[in-house]
Amino acid sequence: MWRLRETPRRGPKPTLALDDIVRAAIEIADEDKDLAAVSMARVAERVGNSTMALYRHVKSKDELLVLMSDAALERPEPLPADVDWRTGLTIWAGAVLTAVRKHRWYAKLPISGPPAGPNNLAWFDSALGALSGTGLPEEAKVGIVMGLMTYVQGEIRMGLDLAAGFADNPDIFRQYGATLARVIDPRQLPALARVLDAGVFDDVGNFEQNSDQDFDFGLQLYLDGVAAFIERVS
Amino acid sequence: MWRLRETPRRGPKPTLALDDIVRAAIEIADEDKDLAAVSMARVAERVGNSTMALYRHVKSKDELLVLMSDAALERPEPLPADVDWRTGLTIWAGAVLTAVRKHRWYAKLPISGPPAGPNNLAWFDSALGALSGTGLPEEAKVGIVMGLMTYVQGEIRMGLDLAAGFADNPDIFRQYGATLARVIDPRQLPALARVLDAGVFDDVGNFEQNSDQDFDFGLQLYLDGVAAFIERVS
DNA sequence: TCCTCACTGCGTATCTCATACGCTAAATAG
DNA sequence: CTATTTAGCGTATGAGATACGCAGTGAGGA
Repeated sequence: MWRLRETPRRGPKPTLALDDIVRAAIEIADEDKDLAAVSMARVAERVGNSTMALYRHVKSKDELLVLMSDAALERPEPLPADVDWRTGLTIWAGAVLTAVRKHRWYAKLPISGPPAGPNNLAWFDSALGALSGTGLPEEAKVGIVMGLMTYVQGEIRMGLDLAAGFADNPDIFRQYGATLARVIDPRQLPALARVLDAGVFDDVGNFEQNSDQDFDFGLQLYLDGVAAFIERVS
Repeated sequence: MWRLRETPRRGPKPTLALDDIVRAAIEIADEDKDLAAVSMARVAERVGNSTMALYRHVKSKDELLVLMSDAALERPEPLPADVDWRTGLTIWAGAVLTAVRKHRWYAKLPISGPPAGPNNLAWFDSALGALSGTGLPEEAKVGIVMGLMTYVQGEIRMGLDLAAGFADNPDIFRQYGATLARVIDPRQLPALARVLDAGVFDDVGNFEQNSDQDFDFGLQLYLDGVAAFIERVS
């Protein structure tokens, strides 16, 4: 991942590069829109080598998945320099979603550890940079950005997968409200029954749009909190 | 999931109940602390039936996983009736984490769709109930709770998995800051370099505690935003 | 110049899994 | 009493990850 491998002196030149493997794996997942389509055999076929040759570059399939998770995020666009922190973070959050939405399988990746790949760290840096004008202590910046990442990560996991589900079978979502109404006992779940009565789930037709609106609503609430925090501290 | 099956008249009595299957699967995952340990064969063995017998009760392993994801969340404790919305939601979020932490594999589950199982809905209702005294329109309550769920979901995905990784190999985390410092170019990632300089990542020793603090910090920011919103609307 | 050995690619084999198919036996409706 | 529905299961298949060891390569050292 960090290309730390000291150049080996002896032996045949590798005909295969790690980057090619990872790229091939990503292409397969993209084409099939399915992480399960990525098998070692298929990746090997795509790069034109045997299955076992891959294991000279990757310890296991899990390691390949980790590499994919970093490589799938391209480098972030630099944020415009002249915007305030709030605009910056809003743009940032949108950019993350845009980047991840190019790879629907992203949400299905098992999580590995703290943000560690070069691309992940670049995004981390980008978000921190948006806060550089605030004069907050570094620790507070990290806390704010971690919270934001947590929220975005949740959206990736829930929203992205829901969108995939919706694309597969929109009817289930259209009937969501009606189905719930049939199943729910208003005495046991009164608050939810009230929501259903108010018809909040009746219009789930334009799903993507709704999802984006919900995301933005929550995001702005969070940023309101951040604004109040900055006010309080300074 | 909803026990909608109309009682069948003919045929031998089932010796096996869906609940037992799901419970067995959860126990296996708990004992091995590993979702991958759940194989159809192993579940079958545990309930004392053959592998294929399970398929009379679940259509596929994926369906079993969905059932596990609902069953693993027990019913929420009812929130104390006399607390304000903010305390209620704080308790709620902590309770979700506590419930999920009993099953570390939870974060690894593939996501299936909108909250649909009975237990999931009960949690949904519980959070909505915390907002019932605010007089907000139902739609706003849903938006607020969805945002909160998104944040909590993100914490489950990131925090829970990190905690598992930390338990496996604390040293990697202890060296996190030092490792980053070695790998990062301050000219390319200046904001991150500044954070490292400030030593924010130097003391990751007490990981669980840190993680909880970060979660709470972000949560309170979000709730500050909600408070401002309620103020603005009423 | 030639030998050595670290290193790459790969063929084969093994082991684990999910699951399709079809048979048998149970129990109830008519 | 018989037809029909349904539960459990044995067998088989096919996919997939990966351990193991062989064979060829080519730079460093003699």
